[in-house]
Amino acid sequence: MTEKTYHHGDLKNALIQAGIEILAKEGVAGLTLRKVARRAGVSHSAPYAHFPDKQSLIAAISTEGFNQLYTLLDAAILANTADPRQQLIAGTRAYTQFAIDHTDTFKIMFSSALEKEKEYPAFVEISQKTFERVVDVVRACQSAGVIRPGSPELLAVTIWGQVHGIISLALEGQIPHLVLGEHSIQEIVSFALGQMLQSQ
Amino acid sequence: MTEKTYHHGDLKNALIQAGIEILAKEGVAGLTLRKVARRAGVSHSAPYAHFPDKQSLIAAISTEGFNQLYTLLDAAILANTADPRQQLIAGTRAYTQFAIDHTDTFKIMFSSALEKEKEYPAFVEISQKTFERVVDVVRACQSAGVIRPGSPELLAVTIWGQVHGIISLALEGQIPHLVLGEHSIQEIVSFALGQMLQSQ
DNA sequence: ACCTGAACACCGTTCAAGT
DNA sequence: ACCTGAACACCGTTCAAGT
Repeated sequence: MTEKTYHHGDLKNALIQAGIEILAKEGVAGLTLRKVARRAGVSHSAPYAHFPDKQSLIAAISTEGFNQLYTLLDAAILANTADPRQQLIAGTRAYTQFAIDHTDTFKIMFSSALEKEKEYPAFVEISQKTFERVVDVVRACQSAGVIRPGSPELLAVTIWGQVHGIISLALEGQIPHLVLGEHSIQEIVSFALGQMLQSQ
Repeated sequence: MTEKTYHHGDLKNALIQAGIEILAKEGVAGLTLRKVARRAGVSHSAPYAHFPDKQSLIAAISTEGFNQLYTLLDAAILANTADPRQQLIAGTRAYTQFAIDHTDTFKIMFSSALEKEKEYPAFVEISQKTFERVVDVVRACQSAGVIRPGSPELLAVTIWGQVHGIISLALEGQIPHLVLGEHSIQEIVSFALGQMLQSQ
């Protein structure tokens, strides 16, 4: 069967993977179209056969990152179907761990590096799907009396925002040593989440 | 008296101002050392007499942004000395409004654009000073029974993180239309803050 | 001390050309 | 359809030179 045309059967995905690897090793500032092409073993103009511009590659990398995040989140939620409160706690832990393990992918997913995310349907879709998953858990928590009544979407934004904000501040080195010296990021996030849940 | 040597008496500050203006007009992606120099009316290598590299200019711009933010925050707090709860609400509103009014300055202050913030003492100082101001208000709220007892630093991280996270998600277009269609950012932040305060 | 202009390595993007 | 290589405009940074 057709082994490979030039270098890959699927250069598009090879480029996305190369991008994620560069992100992990050299950070956001090191992510260059030409480097990505080099790492994938093609000329610097080859990527343009698959992505109209650098923004599009970043969108594809972010989308892949969101897919991984969704998978982890979903697994954490499914592992705790008996207890909505535990679903929220485990989901939050998974989200936080993803940010710690894939710092620069996380940063690029939520950084202004991607300027017009609305132009990338796959990105919008998985990001909405992820949010919906959070809303589901919030609803379950409300039914169980763990979260107060009210718009589950608004409450989800509130909870997601808090978790996301603490992680962001931590990744940017904005959390004072006084606090980070005594608590891990996971502990701080967990403490914050605890505050939002009904105490009984 | 010495009017000006070449172009300015103070090219350093002129460059910082030019940077902030470019940020406001062209966004983070448009911020280029060469553009900053052009706007300040000097050659593209002139900035190197005042900043060792682009990172340093970004640090200076971020520091200036933090100074402005601190001023607004401080004013909001001082305008409500009688009521700690109102201090927190007004401070949060000022923080949020700064992010809305100076989106790209805000982004660069907290984005990974500044990679080694610890290397810039002025930046670290004003950022710590800002955090301390929040801690002060949290303490006052605790004394007034508006915030539960516990480490004021940890609680400050929690509150700041939530406000910061909601703003960040909003600026990145990550808050679903379903929610943003019904509430302004100020309303969402205000709702979230209300959740964190004791209801009496 | 402060600024200029040429130079270098690197980048994103385009395009004619090859298979 | 997929890829290459030359070309262009732009960038960050360096450095010898000017005042």
